[in-house]
Amino acid sequence: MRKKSYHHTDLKKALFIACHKLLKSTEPDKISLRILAEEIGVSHAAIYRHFKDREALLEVMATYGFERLAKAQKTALMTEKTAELGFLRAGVAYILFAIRNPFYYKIMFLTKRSNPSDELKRSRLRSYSILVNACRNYLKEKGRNNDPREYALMAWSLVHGYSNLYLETGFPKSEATALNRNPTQFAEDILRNMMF
Amino acid sequence: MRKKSYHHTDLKKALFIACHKLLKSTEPDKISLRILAEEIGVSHAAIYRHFKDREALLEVMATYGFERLAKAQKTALMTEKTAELGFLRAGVAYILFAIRNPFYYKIMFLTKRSNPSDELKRSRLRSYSILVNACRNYLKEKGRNNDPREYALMAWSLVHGYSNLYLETGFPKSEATALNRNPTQFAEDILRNMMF
DNA sequence: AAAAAATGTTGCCATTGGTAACATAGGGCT
DNA sequence: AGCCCTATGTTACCAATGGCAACATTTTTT
Repeated sequence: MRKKSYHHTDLKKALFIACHKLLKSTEPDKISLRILAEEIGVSHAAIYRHFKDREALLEVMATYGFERLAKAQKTALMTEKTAELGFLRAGVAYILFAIRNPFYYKIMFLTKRSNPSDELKRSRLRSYSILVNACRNYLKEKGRNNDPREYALMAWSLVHGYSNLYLETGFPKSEATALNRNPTQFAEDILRNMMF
Repeated sequence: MRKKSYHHTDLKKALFIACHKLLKSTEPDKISLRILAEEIGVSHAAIYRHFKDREALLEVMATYGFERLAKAQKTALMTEKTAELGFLRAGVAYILFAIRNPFYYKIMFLTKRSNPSDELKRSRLRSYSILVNACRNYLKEKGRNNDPREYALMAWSLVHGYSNLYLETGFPKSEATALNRNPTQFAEDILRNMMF
């Protein structure tokens, strides 16, 4: 291979991409800056020119994760005809995202972010407000007068808890198979049940 | 202070207690074996005579956490007269446990246990079967014919998700205060709503 | 009492995140 | 063009950590 120029053209982006790849197979707290640097072919200290510290890099990844999640939910909401179905599909999309991107999901939620950046907070809020909106529409469609924020929190808790249990304990999966059901379908039924 | 004898009488227990104390104020992955050893006044390598590795110690703590949680839930279930109320109180007890013992809770759930010991798995299952039973009673009392296991998983997801969101994002708390509600009361209402 | 097993200790290692001091490239300015 | 400044990389170091091996000291067993 030809000699690398002293300056990487866009190390920040390269780091992002490398980390993105690594997150497909690596637990968040096993992500090592040094390995990342090595993979790119750069000294480990170079990273600190682009990210204040490890946490800063992970935060960027988390923010990106929230963007992807929000997109998936929006798609689900817009695809379905009724607010009810859309709401249901969005919940399923949430769970599917967690199951299909376990390490991203963990970075987004399960790693204590002592001082989350404003951007991360914003992207979380964005995700949440999508949900609140969906709830509002759904409740309106059904002619209910529950507080959409309370309802949203309930819905979020449900899908979030299901996802976590799935990732951390494997319980939902084993229960689903014990009951001869497909885990995703199982989750959908649970969601449907919740929609009182 | 007087000179310590070469042999600690019960280092295993001492480690457990020290870790227990530390878990009141320390994030699970900040728990350091060396600091623990120092606190007890023993060399760090001594630990490995009693626990295979760091993970083994944390697992013991997690198991203990599940025992405490199970006890709290049992108490809640037995205190109330109706199955419905008991079920509700048990859910609230779950959330309260998480809020009051955040680091224990994280050790129980949020730290990937690649190879959970049989004992840990058993204590998890015990906790779960308490819940399934409560659901069965509740559904029977109400004359419903939902599958208690599916219902239990839904209930668990809900309280687990709420707890996690509370610990990791602080959202439930801020939403509750935004709506002028007490977080615990808020959670209780959410649970009540779920009980379709 | 001697041998064996259990329990602690010291010393070492690799890995990791992070910092400081130095090196080099590139962009603007004159 | 040549010069300076800044951005970006590099090497060398540090402290903390989990873990292992070799050695030391008790305690238990025979």
